[in-house]
Amino acid sequence: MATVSGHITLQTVADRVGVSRATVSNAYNRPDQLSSGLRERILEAAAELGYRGPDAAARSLRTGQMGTIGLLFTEDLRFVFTDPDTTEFMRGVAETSALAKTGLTLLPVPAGVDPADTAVSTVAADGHLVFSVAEGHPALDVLRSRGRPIVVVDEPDLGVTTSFVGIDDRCGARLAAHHLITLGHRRIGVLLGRVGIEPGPLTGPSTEITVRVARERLGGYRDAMSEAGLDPDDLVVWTSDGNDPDAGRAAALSLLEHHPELTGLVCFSDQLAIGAAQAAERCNLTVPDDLSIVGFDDVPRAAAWEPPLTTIRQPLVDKGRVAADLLLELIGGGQPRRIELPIELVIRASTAPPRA
Amino acid sequence: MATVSGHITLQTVADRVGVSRATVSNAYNRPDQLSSGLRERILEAAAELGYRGPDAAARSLRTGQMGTIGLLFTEDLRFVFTDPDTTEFMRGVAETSALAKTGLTLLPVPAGVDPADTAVSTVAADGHLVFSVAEGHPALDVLRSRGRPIVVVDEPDLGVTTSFVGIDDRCGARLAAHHLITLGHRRIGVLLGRVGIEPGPLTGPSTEITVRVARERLGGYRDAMSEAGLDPDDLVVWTSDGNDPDAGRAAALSLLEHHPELTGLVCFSDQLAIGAAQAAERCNLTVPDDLSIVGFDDVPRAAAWEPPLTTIRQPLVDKGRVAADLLLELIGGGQPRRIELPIELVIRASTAPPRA
DNA sequence: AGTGGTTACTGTATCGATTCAGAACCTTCG
DNA sequence: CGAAGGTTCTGAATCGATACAGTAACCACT
Repeated sequence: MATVSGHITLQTVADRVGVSRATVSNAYNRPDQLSSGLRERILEAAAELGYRGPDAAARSLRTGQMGTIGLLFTEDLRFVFTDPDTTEFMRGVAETSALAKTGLTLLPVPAGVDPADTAVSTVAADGHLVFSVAEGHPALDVLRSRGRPIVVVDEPDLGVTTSFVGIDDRCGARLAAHHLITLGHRRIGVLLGRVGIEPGPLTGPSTEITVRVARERLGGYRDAMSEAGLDPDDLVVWTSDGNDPDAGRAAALSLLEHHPELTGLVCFSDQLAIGAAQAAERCNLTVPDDLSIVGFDDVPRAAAWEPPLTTIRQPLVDKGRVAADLLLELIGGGQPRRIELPIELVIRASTAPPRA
Repeated sequence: MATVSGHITLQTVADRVGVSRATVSNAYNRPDQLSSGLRERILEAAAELGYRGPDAAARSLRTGQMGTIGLLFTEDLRFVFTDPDTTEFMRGVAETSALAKTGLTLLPVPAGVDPADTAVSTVAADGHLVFSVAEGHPALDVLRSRGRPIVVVDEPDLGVTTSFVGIDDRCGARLAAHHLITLGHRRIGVLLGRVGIEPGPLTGPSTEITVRVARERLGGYRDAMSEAGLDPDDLVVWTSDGNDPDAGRAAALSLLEHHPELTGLVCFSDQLAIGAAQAAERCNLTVPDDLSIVGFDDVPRAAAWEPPLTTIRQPLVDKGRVAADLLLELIGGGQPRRIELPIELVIRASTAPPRA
């Protein structure tokens, strides 16, 4: 009544070998707890019986460990695997999680879908990574209610109960604008990504922007103007409908059409900068002679672009690694912490002094 | 002795409200099994007590459902999130799995790492997707030993116990080569991806290739030659070190240098074709006048490339959707099946008759 | 009043493993 | 020879929820 059919469990194997269930468990999880001879006999019997190893769910229940970390995305799925910023980040996360022998569960919450109807609310994970989710997104509440450790990347600010990894976005933006100003540019445009409001010219106050990173960066661009004794309100701010080059090109086209006087453009990302470069070409503007462009991120494509993009480098792969490390730390019982990664202005060929 | 500290479980809530544990469970999982008044009272009490909802591990143990599907990758992590073929496929998988409310767990097995030291051997999943894994990879044995449903994408052939989705690679390749031959090309090169052997000219017999898809496609290219009354051995076959444009460019450079007589090139993927186009430019060859290039896949970039790439379209997103559907079917107790997706020759501007 | 049919809830067996305090046995040493 | 110390293995409690058969109450209808 044990070597019977159906499900083969630890007990089945134990009965077959004539040892206790605990010993079989040890054979799998603590080889040092039994003689190697017995261990071999057990493993052999298990193989004969077709035992598939300890059941994952039962183990999780008993140990309280799922062996998996969740990754919350609210962007359209299309971007998760398309956006180079995201994929770079993912690489870092995947590397670390592979090293730690944990699985990595994707938790996409498409726009307009109730997070409660999503894997977010049910999936088993030891902790979660929140990647660049806009403030106040409903999935955040669902996630927090699950009571597991959380690490936030970039945004939103979830307070001291969660760990955080990001960069000094304001400083990065300031560096970018400062670079243009130093080159002599005075008529500067700003191309932001999706910020939670209508794409096009930004008319209202910047506090309307629900994306913290965008708010910070805009603040940084303005800081640079003020510091140079210029009026921050002279910045022409346009927002795009996404973070891909196509959206960037569309927004930049509209921007350049309305403001042909601009000689410099700071962009929210390299993706948008590439789109802007395409738009410039379409307008018969040469980069950098007619228009200087600064990106953000320093994705691989930035260096490969023609002309190579001046940009603000942020360590995206490291961001992923650090985020995963922070989460593993929390899962292990550590305290939440905040980490700010270094950034750097990388000067390439897409910027030059304005034409005299 | 129930409303006590520590862990709050179904029982805690049940005691507080004065109902049985089963009723609380129903409040969460079968709202139709109790009056809405009671249900509300239960949910309220749960909120008060800070109950986080049914424990995922316990539920999994009881129901036997993990609510998650695993995705096995053996490619370098770098490619998982970078290669457009892969990301397109992932989009399809993610869409379907989101619809089915299942999580999606990535199981990367980096080269040189013992799969047994990986999440593959422990993670809880209802079934697994195997994406383009080379035949005989050790992770496959680990995965099979777990005894859960498996769906194989593209390769390897794991027999009738698993479902399979792929395309007729041989036919696709034949179409590509046939197109060039019809245009009048006679000196044709083949640029394969990583095939398990040294990059560079392929000298040995094609049976040395451990990647089934590459073997099939090479067979298809040769078929087209034979059918046209040409000698398949006239094909100049080169292999590259990866599936990115850079690897393609390097391989194509070497190929064109050794074989300047070529007028047409069929490539294993659009990624490689793009690399080959760059190589052609470097060699001062105009595409398609000096060199016709055919890709494979029809990723978005193929149409956007200058000149737009002639290629063999395969429905990558659908592949992901179908793979996930097949897996859900197996998990639901269905029988394994094989599905072959349609392919199509897409003629664009990268091919033309050879210069007279 | 009796019958049959719903609705609303309860009791309990069960999922499959891990863990830890000890039992049993074997060495070793004073 | 007996105590101390090490190994090797066992027994039983436990993790938290679900599912199913069953009870109780209530309603409607002849």
